[in-house]
Parts: sequence; structure tokens; C-alpha cells
Amino acid sequence: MTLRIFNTQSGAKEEFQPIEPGKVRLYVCGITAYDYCHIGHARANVVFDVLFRYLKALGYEVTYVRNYTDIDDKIINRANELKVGSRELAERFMAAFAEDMARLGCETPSVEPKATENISHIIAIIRTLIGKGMAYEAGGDVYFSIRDFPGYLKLSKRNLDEMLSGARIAPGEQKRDPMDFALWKAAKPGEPSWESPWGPGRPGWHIECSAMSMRYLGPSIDIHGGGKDLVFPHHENEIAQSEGATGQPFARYWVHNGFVNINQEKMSKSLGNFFTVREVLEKYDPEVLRFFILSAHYRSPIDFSDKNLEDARHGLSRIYEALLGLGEVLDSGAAKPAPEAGFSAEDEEIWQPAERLRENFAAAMDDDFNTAQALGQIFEAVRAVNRVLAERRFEANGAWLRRLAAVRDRFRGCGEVLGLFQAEPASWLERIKDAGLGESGLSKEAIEALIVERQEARKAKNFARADAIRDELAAKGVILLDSPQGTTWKTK
RNA sequence: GGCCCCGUCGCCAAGUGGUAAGGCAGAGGUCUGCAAAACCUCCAUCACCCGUUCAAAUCGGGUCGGGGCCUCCA
Repeated sequence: MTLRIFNTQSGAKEEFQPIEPGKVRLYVCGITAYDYCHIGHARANVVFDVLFRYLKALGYEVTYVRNYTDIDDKIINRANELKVGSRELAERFMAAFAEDMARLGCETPSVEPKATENISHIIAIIRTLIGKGMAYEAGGDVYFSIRDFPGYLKLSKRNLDEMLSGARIAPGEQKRDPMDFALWKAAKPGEPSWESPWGPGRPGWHIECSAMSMRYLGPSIDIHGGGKDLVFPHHENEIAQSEGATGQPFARYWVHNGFVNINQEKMSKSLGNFFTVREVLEKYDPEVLRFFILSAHYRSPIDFSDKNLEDARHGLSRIYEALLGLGEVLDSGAAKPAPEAGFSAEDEEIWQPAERLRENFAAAMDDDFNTAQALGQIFEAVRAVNRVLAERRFEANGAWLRRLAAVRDRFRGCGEVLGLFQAEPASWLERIKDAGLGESGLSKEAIEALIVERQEARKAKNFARADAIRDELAAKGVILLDSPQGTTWKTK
């Protein structure tokens, strides 16, 4: 089995071959720290977090670099609006981002460099480009001359002449060609700036990623990732700058995730359908959001809606319920010791999805990180487990207990790659239950009291009253579950 | 206008040459005082048309519909 990755550059899935055997150099474009991150950021970072985790699970030693853009026009503008320093503003939103990502279960990348801490590396690349005649200084700005880089537009596969018809030179810019882009921007009075051979200024947006990628990963890396929207111009320009400077291929595989839509519409600030991660997490469990993101292939668009998130919550709960059931049998000692026996043909058939979970999961992930299919495999194993538990097969054949224990390990292993269902099932389900209660206006105590009352009514065979209580709670979204051990409840 | 993507069951979503995974919802059954959960069973021929092929949701052409990028954007 080999990992295949869809490469934007070739437009096809390719077998993954790292530059250096056993090691992977991964660079993902991070955020510009001028606002709270939104669910589009959540998706991108969850997707690459899973890519990172899966590569590690395959045994690669992965160096994952994700940058922070902490100096940029948007930061300066926002800082001016809020009357705070641009550095202070960037610090605030970088911290918020780290917090949001942690809540979403994303691992911390190996290195998280900041643009402002790499100014000297940025300047060095610009000097090299000027020396090679691929960049020029004009009035304190430095521009990259795209006409002098033959491979320009090879990633986005656009036509230069057609793009030129729409390109304009903004007032104040002194570009030779409208498609040229800034490597260095001269500082206007009052703007944050760094000294450079071209006078005080700040780096252009694209150059920092080239600089940080090269600094931490070398001139050529294995995987460069980001959102689809970065293909042009950002990644195109990174290629031009980097390969222009080093003469070596910049990145081997270009990986881009699809967008998040809101109720079928493109998410955008102008439409007002913009959700920050923190807003969403007020309403939904972070793991539910993560599960939702991973329920689609990373290159497909996903549609964020209440209905879809609720479906995701139900689906994830199903997995946790199965893990809970597994724990009850395996951990509580409730299972009576039963003599071990062989497995029948029917047993084998039922159990196959659970037995082969690891292979099936790996096959899905190997196919361009197909997490949707991987989750499908997990659900099939869940059904197998539930069946064995429901039919109490382990009570007739003690050998089932070993199988159940083994599959629990497999669930954990797959879950680790996805960053899902690592929580203790009972407490996770409890948390979801409590959160669901928020909307009903009921307290746990009130529910418990009604359960007691209903229990008494049932004992007295007053089923009319018992059912009335259940219906009353059901109307508020609370479902009662009777079992030999007593009555529990959950939210719809 | 240029480039690119998509259209699979009520909803979400895999599958990209060999006769359609999975989740949610729904129907019937087992269980239950009744329910719920769980389990069992059932529930699509893949927008449309024309081709290629022994064989297509899967390839080619066309039609219709939706979306993205081309300016900052995950």
C-alpha cells in the first residue's frame, strides 16, 4: 500500500515519494493575524493536522512548519482602527488562533515561525533575486519581475496575456509590468518598518513564506499546503521567488483544501455569513466540528449548517456510544467469564469490518487522505461491535472478549490519526448531554426528579402518568432510556 | 471573457472502467408495560443526450444546472 496525494501542480494523484527517505518536509501557510480565525481556517488546519498525523503514523519523521503573518497591510489597518500597535494586535490574534486550534484538537506544528522574526532571511532572498536580475528596486519598493521567471503560472495554469488584460498598476506603485508583485514595500510615515538595503520598509506578503520554508526546511520541500484560494497568486508567487532564487524545485506536492460554504453560500464578510471558530464552539462541541470537517474529502466544498452539524453530532455520538458499550463489557468485569471457543463462519462474517478496520482505514487514508471513506470504515466496524454486544455473543464464547479488546485498540489507533474519539466515552457523552440541556430550559435535577416520579408511577402500574412524564420531557428534547440498571436520559 | 471544479438515495457523503461504502432521516421486525437505544430487514442505477467499450456513475463530445479563482482571503 502506498500513499497517493493529489498534486495541484499536475492535477492528478501521485504516489508519494519524499525527497529524503523516511522524512517529510511540510509547509502550510498559516494565518494573517488581524482577526479571530473563522471556520475556513478551522477546516484548513484540521485537514493539514490530519495529514501531519497520518504521515507520522506511516512512520515518517515529519517537520511541519506553519507560519504566522504578523506584519501586513491588513494588520496595520486594523491596528489603526483599534488604536493599538500592530505588534500588539498580531500577538493577540496569534494567541487566539493557537487557543482555537488547540480546542479543535490540532497538534502544534514542529515550528511556527513569524514573518517579523525572519526579516534578515527575507532580505537575503530579495538581494539574491535582484542580483539575478529577477527583481528590481523602484522608489524604495522591490518588485519581482515575473517576465524573468519562465515558469510563472505553472501552478495555477493561467495564461499570462489574458491575466494582463485585467491587471492594473495601483497608484503609487512603480511596477514595470502590471503582474509584477512586491517583495518589499517602502514604509509610509508612521508605519512599522525594518531597515533594508532599499530603505526602511516591510516584506511583501509572499516572500515571507519562501523565506521561512527555506530557512526551516531547505530549498526543496515535499509538501506545501494551504487553501485553494492561495493557489493564485500566493503560491504561484512563492514558486517564482523561491525557484528564481535557488534554481531548485520549491515544493514537490502542492496540496490545497476546499472551501467552507454557509447554508450553500460562499462564506464571506460582505454576505454577513461569517463564523469565527469561537462563535461556532459556543454552540457545538469542538470534536463535532472536527468530525464534520473530516466527514467530507478535504478537496470537496463543505456546507456548514445547523442541520449538517447536528447530523455530525449524531454520527459521532454513535461512535462514542459503541466505545462506551465496549468499555462496559471490557472494563467493568461485568462480563461473566465464558469458556473460549472457535468462531463460526457467521461470526467471521459479522466481524470482518472490525477485524480489517486497520487495513481498510489505511487504504482510505492512502488514497489522498480520504477521511470520509475512512470514517465509513469506522462506522462499519461500529456496527459489527454493536451487534456482538447487543447479542451478548461474548457470553457464549469468551474468545470474543479478546476480539473486542483488539478492536477497541484499532478504534483508538484510527481515532488518533483523525484526532477524534480520544475522550473517555462516558464523559464525552455526558458533556454533549449537558450542552444539549442548555436549550431545553431544564435542569439535571428537574429531570432526575421526574425520572424518580415516573419510576414510582411505573411501579404502581400507573403507565398513563409515566408516559405523560416521558412525553413531557421528550417535548423539551430529553429522551428517557429504560434499562435493567435503571433509567438514564439523553438529549435529542 | 479566461482558467478550474462540481451535479450520486429526502439530507450529508464515498466510489472515477466491471453491475452503487457510510452517516442522518424514514419503513417493518426483535426487545420494551409503552418507548428509547441497540440489533435485523428494507430504502438510489448515479442531471440529461450522444458516443467509446464485452462492460461506464466512472472515459470522450454536447446540453442544462451549480460553484470557485482571475483583487485580500483557509
